[in-house]
Amino acid sequence: MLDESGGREARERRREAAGEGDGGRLRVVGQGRFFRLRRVGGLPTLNDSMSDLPTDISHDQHAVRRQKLDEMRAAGFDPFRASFSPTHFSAEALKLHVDGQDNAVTVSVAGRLVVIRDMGKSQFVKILDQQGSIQLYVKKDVVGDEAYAAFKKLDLGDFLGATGTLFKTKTGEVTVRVERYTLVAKALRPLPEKWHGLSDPEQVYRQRYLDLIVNAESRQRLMTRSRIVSHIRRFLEDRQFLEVETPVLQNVAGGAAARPFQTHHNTLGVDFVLRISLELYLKRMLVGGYDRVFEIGRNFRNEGVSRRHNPEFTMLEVYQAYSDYRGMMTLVQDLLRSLCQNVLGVSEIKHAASGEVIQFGGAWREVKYRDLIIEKTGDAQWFSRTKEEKIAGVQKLGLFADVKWEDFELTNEIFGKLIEPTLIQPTFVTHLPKELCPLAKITQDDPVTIDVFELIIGGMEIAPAYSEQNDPDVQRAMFEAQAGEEQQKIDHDFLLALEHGMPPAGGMGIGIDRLCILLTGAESIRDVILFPQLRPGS
RNA sequence: GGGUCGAUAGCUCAAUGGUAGAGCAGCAUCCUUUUAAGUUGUUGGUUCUGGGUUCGAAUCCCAGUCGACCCA
Repeated sequence: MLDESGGREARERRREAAGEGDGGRLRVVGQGRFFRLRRVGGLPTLNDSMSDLPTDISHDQHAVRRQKLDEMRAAGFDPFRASFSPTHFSAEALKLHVDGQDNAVTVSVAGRLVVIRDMGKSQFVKILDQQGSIQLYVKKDVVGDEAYAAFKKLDLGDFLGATGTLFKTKTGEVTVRVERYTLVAKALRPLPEKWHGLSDPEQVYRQRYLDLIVNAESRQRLMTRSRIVSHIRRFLEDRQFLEVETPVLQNVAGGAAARPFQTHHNTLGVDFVLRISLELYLKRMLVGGYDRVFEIGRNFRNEGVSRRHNPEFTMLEVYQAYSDYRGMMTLVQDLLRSLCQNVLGVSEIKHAASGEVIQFGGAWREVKYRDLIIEKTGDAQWFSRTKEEKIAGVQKLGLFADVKWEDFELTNEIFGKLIEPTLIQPTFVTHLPKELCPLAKITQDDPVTIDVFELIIGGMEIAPAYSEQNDPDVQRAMFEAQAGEEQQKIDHDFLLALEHGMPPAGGMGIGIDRLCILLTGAESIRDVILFPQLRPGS
């Protein structure tokens, strides 16, 4: 502390010696809500006590802003108690201007101050709102001396409301000629750099609000996500699907194979797990007579974090009675085309990683899992090979093969590592081995496969869909076979529901985060999740 | 969990064992149509943390924290 003060003192002395002394305190001058600051007083002598030393805070933006706030309050104006009613968002306001008719329309707009271009007795500034930014022109002789002086004290990041008429500047930008304005919130911390924005990934994720303020690309991408989710709801509601909400806290985490998060209910004195899928409760809705249901909700899987995985992620699951996996094909094609057209305004998108153009029009490729495997291994007899031969085959393709793996896992390693990443164009992979999912109907003329598809686009699983298993006895047998020694993980309540009768149905899950990666060209799941999971920071 | 890379001013980045700098932001100054506005001057550092090597460490070594990428 003493060293710091000493350093400050020494600096003041140096400045004084250089004839630049200006250590006077800031004092509020003037009355009313607008005020100005004027430097008064001179440098202290070295004999002044420490507590009387003026503290040079000019380098400390937080302190400077706090001081401005204190002075405003001392002058009788508290920005945090002020309010303002905008009449338009920025983009709406800009549309109101008619070429050649300057100052014909009056608007009130509000937002965060993000650009200041001060020209002495007038300034151009920009404020940012949900729709983007709009330029304000503030002239001393229009707003008056006091208000103008106060305007000069504003900082980047402050929120203000302004009222004025629209005109076009000589460089062609529609701008509000401000007649009056109000500061409605003070920003005590500075914004990141205006040109490069915020690029430290850690800060982008931890302080997403800063990223959204200064990085237009992030703002746009995450807004697109919001529109995608909104459009999905509208699309499904138009087809008479009902949105429902099912439990996140569950006794048994079913519907997928994944490690759940565990939690505890204090007053009930029982442990719960967080859901890993929506499936089993939505099917209970089919039993209950809701023929078309969907849920867009958060799932939680206690697994690794990567470019493609976040511990909590958003799934759409949709179930339609009297449909099947083929019905889901039509539904998902219509949905993705609708999203492209209505949200993105395009009919094709560029795959970020490969640069390939993904075509959503026309008939999508449909191919059997078995055929893809045979093609990749070059072995028509692959599925009748022994486990040892499969291990050798997997290794021959340059992959790791664990001797503990089952046959279908060895085969699926080839699919996951060597086939899936190459499927860039929308591809329905059908007739998956029945071991891969216990919740689908067995194919009638091929009892080793199931009536499902896996939709792959851009090398990513986007949507699995099934003809849902509704035979309670077959379902129980498949659960038991899958659970192996962990029979306690079987959801018996769900099986009880099935025994009451569930209509035949098609069901589908779409990973919303991955869909957003695909549709926005993001590189990582973290770029389409507002607050991705990170270790606690310091 | 393993490997590689990274962390320097509020932000974006320099400084390859020898006095830690720049741009933006801030502070002060001039400027009433600017577009990363411009002008003149200027403040600001726990170089992620803790050890070690060295006459001397942002820089080399060890450990840790956090992050990115790749792998499992």
